[in-house]
Amino acid sequence: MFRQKGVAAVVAGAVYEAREIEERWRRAWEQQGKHRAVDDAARPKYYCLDMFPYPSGAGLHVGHWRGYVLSDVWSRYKRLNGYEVLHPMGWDAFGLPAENDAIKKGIHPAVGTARNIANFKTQLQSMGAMFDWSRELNTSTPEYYKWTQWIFLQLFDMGLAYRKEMPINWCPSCKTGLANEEVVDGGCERCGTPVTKKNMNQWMLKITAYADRLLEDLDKLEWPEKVRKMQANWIGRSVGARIRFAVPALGEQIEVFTTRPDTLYGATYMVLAPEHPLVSALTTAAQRDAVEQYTVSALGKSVLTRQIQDKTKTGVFTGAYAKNPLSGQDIPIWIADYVLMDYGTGAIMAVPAHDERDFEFAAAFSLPIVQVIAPVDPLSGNDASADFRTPRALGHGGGNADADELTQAYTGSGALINSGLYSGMTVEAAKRQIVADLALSGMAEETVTYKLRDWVFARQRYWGEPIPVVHCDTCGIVPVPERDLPVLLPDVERYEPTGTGESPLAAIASFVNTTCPTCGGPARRETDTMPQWAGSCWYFLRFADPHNDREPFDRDKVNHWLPVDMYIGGVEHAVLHLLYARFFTKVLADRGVIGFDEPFARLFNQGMMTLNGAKMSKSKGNVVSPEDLVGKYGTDTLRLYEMFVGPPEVDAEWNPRAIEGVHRFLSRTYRLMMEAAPSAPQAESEKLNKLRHRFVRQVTERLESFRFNTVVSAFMEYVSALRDAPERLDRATLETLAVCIAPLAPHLAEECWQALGHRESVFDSSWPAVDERYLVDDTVVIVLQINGKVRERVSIPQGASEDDVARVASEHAGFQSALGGRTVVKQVYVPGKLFNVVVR
RNA sequence: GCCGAAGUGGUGGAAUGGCAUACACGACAGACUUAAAAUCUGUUGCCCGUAAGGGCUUGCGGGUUCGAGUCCCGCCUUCGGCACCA
Repeated sequence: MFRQKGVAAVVAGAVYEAREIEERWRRAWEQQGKHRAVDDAARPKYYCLDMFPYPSGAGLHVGHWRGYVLSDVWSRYKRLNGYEVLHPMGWDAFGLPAENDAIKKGIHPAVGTARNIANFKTQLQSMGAMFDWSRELNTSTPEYYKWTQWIFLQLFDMGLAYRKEMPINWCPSCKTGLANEEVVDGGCERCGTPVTKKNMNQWMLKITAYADRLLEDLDKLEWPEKVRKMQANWIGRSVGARIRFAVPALGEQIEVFTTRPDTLYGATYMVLAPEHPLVSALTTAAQRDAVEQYTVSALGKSVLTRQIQDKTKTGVFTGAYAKNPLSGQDIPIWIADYVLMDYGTGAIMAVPAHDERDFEFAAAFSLPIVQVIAPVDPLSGNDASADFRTPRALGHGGGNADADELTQAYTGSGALINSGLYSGMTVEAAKRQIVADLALSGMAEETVTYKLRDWVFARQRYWGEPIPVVHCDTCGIVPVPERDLPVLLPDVERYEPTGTGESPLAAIASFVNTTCPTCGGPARRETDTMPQWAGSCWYFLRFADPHNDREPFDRDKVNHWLPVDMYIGGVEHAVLHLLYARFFTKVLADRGVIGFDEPFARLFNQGMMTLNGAKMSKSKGNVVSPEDLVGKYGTDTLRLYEMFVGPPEVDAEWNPRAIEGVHRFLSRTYRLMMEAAPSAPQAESEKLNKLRHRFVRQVTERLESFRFNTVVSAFMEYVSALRDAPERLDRATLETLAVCIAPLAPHLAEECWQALGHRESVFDSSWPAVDERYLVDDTVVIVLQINGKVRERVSIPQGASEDDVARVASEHAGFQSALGGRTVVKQVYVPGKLFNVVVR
């Protein structure tokens, strides 16, 4: 099948031998180092990055290709537009799947990972992308993770890495702690196993210290609105107040967080999370059994049942009372698992009249409900609260509106009632005033709370970066000095997770036992490793200077290439990798290591590829592998199909037959080119110039706006038009076609470029400019409408006036008969488009 | 429950408020062929009609406009995210 065929030998009826063409050009590009990004090039830089893959054993399928094709088309387009493009690739190689796979198959994760990487690399190379392989990196190599550990030490030194004993998310199947972000629907992000809570002393990163900046700086980013919203929601900034309630009987105070201090008069009871530290002290003897029983059962529930599945309200009275700081009333203190220990202060003031959850709870336990906000119709100023009450008056209140029973919590705005001095104030004014008044006696202050929690940064697993600290009985926690990095992950026989809360490294005496860098005494190494996300938090920086062994990267190089101009990947990382990477970048910026504080200026999320409506995955058995398709049609066909399948940001169903159409198009293009190139005249024709400049404008616009599916149809239409053109195709026409198709089908484009007599690469040419002169026509076809309905089409001179057009219409027999002599009420003329007559 | 996205032919989809259904797949018909494949040409939204022609059509119902797939209001459906966050 492999026929050596020189370009010059190609004659009419040429067969498009994609495989042969593609292999030849791939070799040529590699030999010429065509894709190497030059650090000090004169051209402006452009950094186009893919979310680097985790090299799984399953290999890549056509869904993975989609994003990589997209970024490659964009990179090549940018290159043709005069940029020095950095388009690197590497491997996110630490992580659980490799380790689990290793345990199952008895192959060391380093070995399995190396094998997978080799496979991935072959696959990616077959794509013909302009990856700069000289910058390839692997997060699991000591050369790389040395600097991941170095960054950890910076965090530690800045007080952003700390150890804490607290209940964290625990996956019983993966036998490791998890970050909040890794819990999806109450299950482990990796394996879906319901997550439990486990009290552990481990490493945390203080990402909450950056909550405000992570939120505010979202505005600086050219990211999909959806992802910015997801991050904003995840950070969950909430402005409110801390208010302290006295418990006079015990001389204690309970602090709550609320966003509704205006409803304080309506706080008729309090609720503490079952884990709240004051629970035991508050509980009276009579209630102790019930409280303890409830606490045990609440803590025994999985996250899934407690927070997601079962929202019926349960709780127990502690027997204690607190004093409402405004009304002075004694209000009962309950515990209930609808209050979460790790948000706010773990305690709330319950205002059943104006909070849905409190309302439900009060209804379930017959607690008093006092309405303190009356809805006000913003237009009339009238009390509209009747809408929120039952129409019937209830026994105890008679006709008195204030005593009518609420059927649901009223959470809207309005004016205060039943609130002493504050009655009559608006919600907004009362929020400020009440906090300000309580602040005078130190009972409250304004505050901000976040949903975002600090990042649980330790994993009790083997295959990750060892956390570079030692524990010394004398000196406490001591960071490993920079000169001793990397702390090597020991090569061991057994790496099964222990499940005890300790990593397998704890069992390796030679690793654990060390000396304290400070006092020289005996010490123990930290045995937890970093989570999988650690390496990906800064790899985009390392690509700027990937082989530096003296520092994580050269400062000038990183400041030259970064921020990433275009970052392409799946939306599944919206609040994981993308949030973590932003956090690391800000920390390093604060540390003075880099000169920018956002890593990714622009983000694009490609849609996933589905087969039979489901996301492709090997476990579901619905993957389409690129190898067969590349073998049958060639890489350029598959690349083009990945573009043509639909809008790039939308999920697309794989259609095995539609790829034929794309291949037919490339074959036609190839034949057209090979037949026309040898004898293409220099002289240009007006008609072909018009076609050409219109085409370039269209393709450029569509590329710029990321409408790649319509870019492909523009090519199809253009090539059809060229095939139908009676005149011989001139050089400019053919060269433009070759250059424009180069980002999409680079191999075919090189082949055509050569056939046109060029010795240098098509990528050393430049994207064609549009000459506006060719975009205007002497005559234009406009439609004649009656009441907005198209009746006739007429050709008129460019720039004709409304009167001209009206005359043409009045002389048009067909149009006049359609008009049928009806009275013309109005006429509308849109130059170059239409003439609409409104009749009665 | 809250937030967001999307509903257009048999299918994937196209369309700065201005000719709805580009481009492609599929289907049908034809050319070439002994035949098939490949290639090429034509037809192809729905309904009525032999035809000429006419009517209808962008999830549903209203509205704004000379004109709405596109803008506004109210629904329905599907998908994604968050979810007892005080």
